[in-house]
Amino acid sequence: MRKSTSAIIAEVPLFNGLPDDQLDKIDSIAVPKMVEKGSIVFSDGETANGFYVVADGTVKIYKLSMEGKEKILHIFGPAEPFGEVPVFAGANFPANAQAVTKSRLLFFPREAFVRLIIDTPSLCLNMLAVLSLRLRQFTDQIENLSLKEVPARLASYLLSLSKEQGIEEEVTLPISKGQLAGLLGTIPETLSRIFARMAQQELIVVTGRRIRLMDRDGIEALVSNGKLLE
Amino acid sequence: MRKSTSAIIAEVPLFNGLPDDQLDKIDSIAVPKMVEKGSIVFSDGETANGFYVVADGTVKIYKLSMEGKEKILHIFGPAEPFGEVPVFAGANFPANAQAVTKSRLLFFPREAFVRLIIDTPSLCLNMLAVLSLRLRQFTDQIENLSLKEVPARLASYLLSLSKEQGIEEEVTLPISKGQLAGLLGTIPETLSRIFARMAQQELIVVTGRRIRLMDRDGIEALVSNGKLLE
DNA sequence: ACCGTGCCTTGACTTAGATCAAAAAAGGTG
DNA sequence: CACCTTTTTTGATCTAAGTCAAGGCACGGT
Repeated sequence: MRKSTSAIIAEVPLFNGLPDDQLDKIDSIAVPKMVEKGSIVFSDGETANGFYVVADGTVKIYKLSMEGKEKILHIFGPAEPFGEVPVFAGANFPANAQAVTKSRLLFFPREAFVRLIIDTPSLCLNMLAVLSLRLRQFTDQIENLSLKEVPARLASYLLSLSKEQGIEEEVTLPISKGQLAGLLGTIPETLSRIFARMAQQELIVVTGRRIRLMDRDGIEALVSNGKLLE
Repeated sequence: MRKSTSAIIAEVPLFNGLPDDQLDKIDSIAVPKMVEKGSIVFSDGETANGFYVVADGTVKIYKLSMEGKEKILHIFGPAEPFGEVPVFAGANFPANAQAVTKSRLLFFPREAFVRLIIDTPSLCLNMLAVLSLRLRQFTDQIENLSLKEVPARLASYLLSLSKEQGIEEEVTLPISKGQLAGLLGTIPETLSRIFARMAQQELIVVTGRRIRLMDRDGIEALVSNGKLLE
């Protein structure tokens, strides 16, 4: 049974703590939109006139190099907003967005949303919190990309997944390994080799998208010292 | 002649368009702070109870690797705010801040500032714009780090400097070449070699911190196709 | 002018990871 | 279940950039 628009809105952290009448207003400006797997939600540089919230499904935000290599910036799932940057600064999207699976989105037109924010201080603070959190994540990504090598990035990703999924011993990749390579700033071949090496060192056991964390301490050590034996 | 606190506040883009009485309130919560060259303003992970605005001088925001390598995230000059993230999400600073030169800062205590934001919608929108702009810059940095190689990053930095300084033919590096290496996500040796190659290809002429842009089209081509001949 | 300390450059070498090519698994569909 | 597509793995090779080690340069202080 599919949730109603208003039921989804009530679950979005961005709208947490708002009085019911404000939630109703938000509901009234939301425009539902279904997108098929693989369809482009928006493209880098395109003029934006609003932002989105994922109701169902998964959306990836990414940049493309000249040669077509893909760097994934975010993977967003239910209740997560995306594409908010051009609502507040600049007029165009800073990256591409594509549906990873068939998804239901809510679109919030810029003008109406800004009006709403202006007379809802707590919505404004929520939005500031969302953007601040993103900045934190980006700070980590930049740190990982320029200060750590791929094994450490993968290890740190696995640990964050395990935290997020609330399971100590095993995690399930939410995306394909090819996509994961793009998220970690590398390519599938390299990622595959590193999975193999981590398995050989008995840090993990890989079964498709299931990763069993055999040696949590070892994985943590890998995050900090970065060295993975051959 | 040194500007007064209130004169500085009036020039900060974050406070643009605010009525005078609001500017006075901002002035009243600002705490001036002098820092010597090289002194640490805050450290990664430290609990934050407010953010800063540069009044005079230059401050760098950076991350350190285990081995001591430094990745600079931002270089901030007069009228630019920094350290705002923990005001709105999380409790601690996500990176380090150090004065590059002797600097005068204004400190804004979190609680008082949040109160101010709550009843000043346009201040809130300004802050949203600041954070959104940062996200845009970080998006570019991530793109550069994972999708482009060092020559393209340097070329794109030089072009952005020329735009910022409003001079077509020549730019002046605002930081040492060693620091620039940290900003571009590389090391001084590599940066030095690439400067040499760009000079040899007659794209630029380097004289200390002065870089003369001899072949703007060539530099732009380097940004997009990334290839720099030996 | 001299000398040091920090900054920058150059050279020889090593290495992580990308590229190219192809085989092997895994999945979905009729 | 056989077929076709997509994903993943493996192997061989290449290259951008990091490391290590010296020199050279330049600026500020005595």
